[in-house]
Amino acid sequence: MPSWIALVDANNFYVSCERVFDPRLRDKPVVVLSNNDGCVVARSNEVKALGIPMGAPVFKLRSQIRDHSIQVYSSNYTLYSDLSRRVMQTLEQFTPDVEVYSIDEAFLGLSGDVAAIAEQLRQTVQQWNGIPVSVGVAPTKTLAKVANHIAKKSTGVCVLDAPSMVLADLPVGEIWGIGHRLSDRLHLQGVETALQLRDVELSWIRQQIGIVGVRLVQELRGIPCLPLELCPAPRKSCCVSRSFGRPMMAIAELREAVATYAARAAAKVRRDELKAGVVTVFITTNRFKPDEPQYSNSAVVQLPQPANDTFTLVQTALRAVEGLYQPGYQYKKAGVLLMELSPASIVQTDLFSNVAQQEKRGALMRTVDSLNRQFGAGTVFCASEGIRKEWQMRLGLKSPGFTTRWGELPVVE
DNA sequence: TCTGGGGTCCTAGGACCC
DNA sequence: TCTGGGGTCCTAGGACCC
Repeated sequence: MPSWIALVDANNFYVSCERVFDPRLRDKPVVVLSNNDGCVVARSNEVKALGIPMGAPVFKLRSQIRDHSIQVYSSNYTLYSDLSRRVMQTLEQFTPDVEVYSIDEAFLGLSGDVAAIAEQLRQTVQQWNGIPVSVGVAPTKTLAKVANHIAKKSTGVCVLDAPSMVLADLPVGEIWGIGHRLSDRLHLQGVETALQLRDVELSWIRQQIGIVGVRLVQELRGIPCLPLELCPAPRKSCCVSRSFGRPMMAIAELREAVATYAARAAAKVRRDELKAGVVTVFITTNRFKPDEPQYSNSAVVQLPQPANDTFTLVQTALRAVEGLYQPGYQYKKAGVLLMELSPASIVQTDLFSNVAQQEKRGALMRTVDSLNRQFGAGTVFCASEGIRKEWQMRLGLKSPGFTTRWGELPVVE
């Protein structure tokens, strides 16, 4: 009967992943950049010590990168996802009650000698996967987050059973679920610490920030309101969007990008055994350049029947982008959203549907997916996605696909 | 500060119905 | 011209998370 919740959170996860396959990076300052090499999304402790904040735009850091020999990497999500999966499998050795919360975090239900178990978890993940993690244990998820915060700053493990002193030292804005807007509002009302928030009247918080606030306060009091989600609800939407490596003016390039994103989204929903009922496409200019003419627009298309095959979704998205396109603008970003997702197993037909053709197409998609899984993404694709993709985002500093591409396996000499 | 992509949940307000 | 109450559904926008 688990009565404790542990939050296992990897330390500097993306940086730690890079270090697994390049031990020379240990003890050196390392950052990993966002898509398009725009800003910093992961920092090693050495970089944090230099005072470089999360989200810092990389072009502003040129001199610091040079002066401190910071090692800079583009995001290698294929690598990070693969290592994440392995870490989660390790956690499942300890308990079946694992909620994978994000790529680098999981909530676990625990009971018994939780301090000992937490320490064992930490050591095992380090040993089996080479990833350092911190473990925070408490009666609720919100308090487990707080405990993890402390664990990260100390020995890597923290069990929090009487948290008053800790909460008194915690600024309200650092609580999980309080962003900068709510933080500002609470400050205006004189609530500055987590302890003060814990001890407010429920009716007051209900009126201030609604039901979400009530749950949060209860969680701080040790009363669980956010249960472990052991069977995650199927997702409701799927979005693939990217900024381009450079602005684009021509419809031809925009078509390639949108086709690429639609194909990628289609593969994602097929992997999750879902189909989409609605396709939304959006395009936009660079809103950070207010001097340039701005245009952004989106189109929503209801499909006659839910679909997940690349051809249907790419064709739909292409028709949509042709309707949206206005010449004369410098486009910077586009995206494809698949919505009204439903289980692929439910087959809906109407008078005009060609069941035999749908089945053939399903078989073709399974083959395409299996080839792309085996030989790497992009092995088989639609011609409309383009071949050279000169508009593609910059990822100039990406490490190899150490664990997912045969040609990029690490070589021990 | 202007920097990425991908999600979720909640609320308010409008349209519409009886 | 003003006057009631109650309900549902949908959408847009706000807020948060990693």
